[in-house]
Amino acid sequence: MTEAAAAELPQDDDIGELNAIVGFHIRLAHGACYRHFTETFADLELTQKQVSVLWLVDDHPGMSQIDVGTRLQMDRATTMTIVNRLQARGYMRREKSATDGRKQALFLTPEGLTILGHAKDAIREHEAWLKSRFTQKELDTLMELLARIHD
Amino acid sequence: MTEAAAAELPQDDDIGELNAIVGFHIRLAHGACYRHFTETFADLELTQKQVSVLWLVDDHPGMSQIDVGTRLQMDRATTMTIVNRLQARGYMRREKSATDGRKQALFLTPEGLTILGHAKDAIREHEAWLKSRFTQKELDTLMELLARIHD
DNA sequence: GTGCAATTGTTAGTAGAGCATACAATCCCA
DNA sequence: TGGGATTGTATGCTCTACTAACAATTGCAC
Repeated sequence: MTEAAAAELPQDDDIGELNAIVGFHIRLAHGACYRHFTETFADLELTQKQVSVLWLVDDHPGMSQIDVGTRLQMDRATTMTIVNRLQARGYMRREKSATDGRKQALFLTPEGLTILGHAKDAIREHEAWLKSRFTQKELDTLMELLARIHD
Repeated sequence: MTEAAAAELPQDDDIGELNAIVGFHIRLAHGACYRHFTETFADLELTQKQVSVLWLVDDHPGMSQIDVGTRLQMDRATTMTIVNRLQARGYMRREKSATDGRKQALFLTPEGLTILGHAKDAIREHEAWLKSRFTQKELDTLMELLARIHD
């Protein structure tokens, strides 16, 4: 079969050598996850990052922006824009840290707590979609392997 | 320890319940990959998507944009912007398909072939960084599990 | 064969995420 | 006490992704 003929008879999943690239599979998996997440959260109008920040600040009231960024692997500027957005929507407030004047202590507002509750429901749904294709043992393996990449 | 005290004594990797969320680990792993990729490709000024498209079109000369998008899981509009960029930089050309007037056949220019060669070198470096933390068996497992998410 | 629906490419607009840079306030340590 | 480091902030840029609308083309139903 000539190359031209091959181009005329495509198989949707034929990505050739790219299939052997680990990073490529990580990117595709992330994309699939991202799309499903966005659908699941369409009503709440929250992104993955926004939920992560709400969740983390709820777990650690009063934490600083730099802390949030470090734990979620974002730089200061990116963290800023996310906190700004959450604050503008009334889900979060900043308060000058009592112990370190450079820091802003972050807290959820009551509205933030409410939306986080809804978000956790949606997360459960999203995670169920993701987990449905794995056994618990496979999930443990997957998370352990992924952790080696981002740690 | 009070919550306030906890906030004052943060452990960088303490992300609480978030740690149990599969999607969260996928996102962090993707982010780590993305950052290393960007560093590795700083000289070439190519993104993951751009390299994927170059690679795919080199494998399948004359393929259509919709095909590229389908295989890389991008919509038409996103594919457009990436092809536009690659074409503007002289790495790719469009040609009206002989068999379907709606389609554009995509081809690499000689410059595109050259840069793809450099890109593949950089990919090898990037993949080596990624693979260094796994055995071959673990890599096979990881790719198989990731494929279940994006297929 | 003709007409209508689907496909493909294109354009324009919006939004989020990420990064670099610069600056001010604050903190910490020598 | 002074200088370097840390933290937050502001600005601007790029890339990715999505929607909606439109035109050209194709292919199927009739």
